[in-house]
Amino acid sequence: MERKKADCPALPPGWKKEEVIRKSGMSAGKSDVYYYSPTGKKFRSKPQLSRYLGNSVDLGCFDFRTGKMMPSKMQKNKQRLRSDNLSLSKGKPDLNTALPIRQTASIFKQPVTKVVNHPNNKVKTDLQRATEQPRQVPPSLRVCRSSLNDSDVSWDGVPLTNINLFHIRREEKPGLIDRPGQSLHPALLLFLLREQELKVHQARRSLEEALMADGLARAAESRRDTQGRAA
Amino acid sequence: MERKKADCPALPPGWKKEEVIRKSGMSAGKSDVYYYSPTGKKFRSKPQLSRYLGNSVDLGCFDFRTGKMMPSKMQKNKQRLRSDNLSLSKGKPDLNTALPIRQTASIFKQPVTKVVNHPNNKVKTDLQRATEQPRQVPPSLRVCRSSLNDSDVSWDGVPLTNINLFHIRREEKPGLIDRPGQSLHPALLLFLLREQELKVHQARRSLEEALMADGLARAAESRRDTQGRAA
DNA sequence: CGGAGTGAAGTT
DNA sequence: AACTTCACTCCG
Repeated sequence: MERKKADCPALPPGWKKEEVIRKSGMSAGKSDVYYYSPTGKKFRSKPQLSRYLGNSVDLGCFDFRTGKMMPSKMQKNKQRLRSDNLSLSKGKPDLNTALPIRQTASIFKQPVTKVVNHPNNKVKTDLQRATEQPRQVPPSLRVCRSSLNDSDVSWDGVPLTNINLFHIRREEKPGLIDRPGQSLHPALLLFLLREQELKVHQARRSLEEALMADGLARAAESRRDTQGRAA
Repeated sequence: MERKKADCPALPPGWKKEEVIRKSGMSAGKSDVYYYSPTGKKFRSKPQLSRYLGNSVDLGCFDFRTGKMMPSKMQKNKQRLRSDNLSLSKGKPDLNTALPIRQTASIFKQPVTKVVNHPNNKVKTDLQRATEQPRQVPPSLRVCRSSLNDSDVSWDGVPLTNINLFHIRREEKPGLIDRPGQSLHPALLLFLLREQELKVHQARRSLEEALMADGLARAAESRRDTQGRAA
């Protein structure tokens, strides 16, 4: 709800608090809280703040999100990070002799590039480079791309959006061949699918909010909604 | 301490299991178990996994922590008791999204009717009639209905489909008023949203299947799999 | 803004 | 009390 820096009474004079609402993505609607020291230094978390203030201020009861002291909120003493005798304490012996190795192996490079889009307009993309590589696209992996419209994603120079992933057919195991089928890169499919999921996710949260606002929470329930209950 | 992803025989091919030891905090030494679908999606609990796999796999006897089937562990149907408490007491409305459950039926009376659809045909866009109905629709609950086209859903005799739920706006708390806004029944929104979720769900599974068939599951992983281990 | 890592409420 | 599930923090 907050959008600008405000004084924070729980902290020494001169400290400001700011709350920024996230606008998109899975966490749309959630917010981030920041603090600013009198000199303008920005703090993004309680540990960071605590580190800076040192012993001069006890943040034990300080609630970072609200910016207020919460007497109820006692600090729990954390176990120190001991990676030493953990495996000994109980349970199974540690057979795993893990020697870290680096297997920088992304099988495909980065065939898909997300292009930040203005809320409502088209963006030019160049995925070509990523895709130039000789076809690694399995011929059997196909998808119907019917609704091709606005573009904020492109592949191989071709704008691709609103590709109707939902027309993917699961008929034959060996592959997805859709009539007007067109071969697409697996990574692209994943990307588009993820976008859809995001949208659904957001829609769901919007709906929740709306129902709450209208006091219709109960209306949404699929159960016996009338079980006489006296106040 | 296990730290690497391993195949999980109890699940369909391509699924991986990972166990991660907590290294700090109060719960240091405890471990978390994660599963990864063939496309790389991460699962953090049995309910989440179950929701995703739907009816295709019976997780009744599946022990999430060990990753094995435990015959002894008879399934005690504890299907969603939690949502009851939550929605009634204080939380958000229960837009219960669980897939395995067939609850397409009567959220309200029967405001929504599913109709088998032709893959592609157009429908005349007149929602008005549906909207003139005696108002149970809260004036604040609105949604932009832009892309109204093919119809495989009807409401009160009026074909409704592809209503763009995703244009729901979350700007003001009091309600969702979209410019070209048109009031819709909450139950309808819920229904449509659920359909979208289902489609995404199906699409993802199709994709997984296809990728597996092509032996490209790993190629699909977009995350930095830069960390590995020695043998 | 994402997501691994942790806290803590809810379950058994 | 211990475990499971999920929300949240914190930092890249």
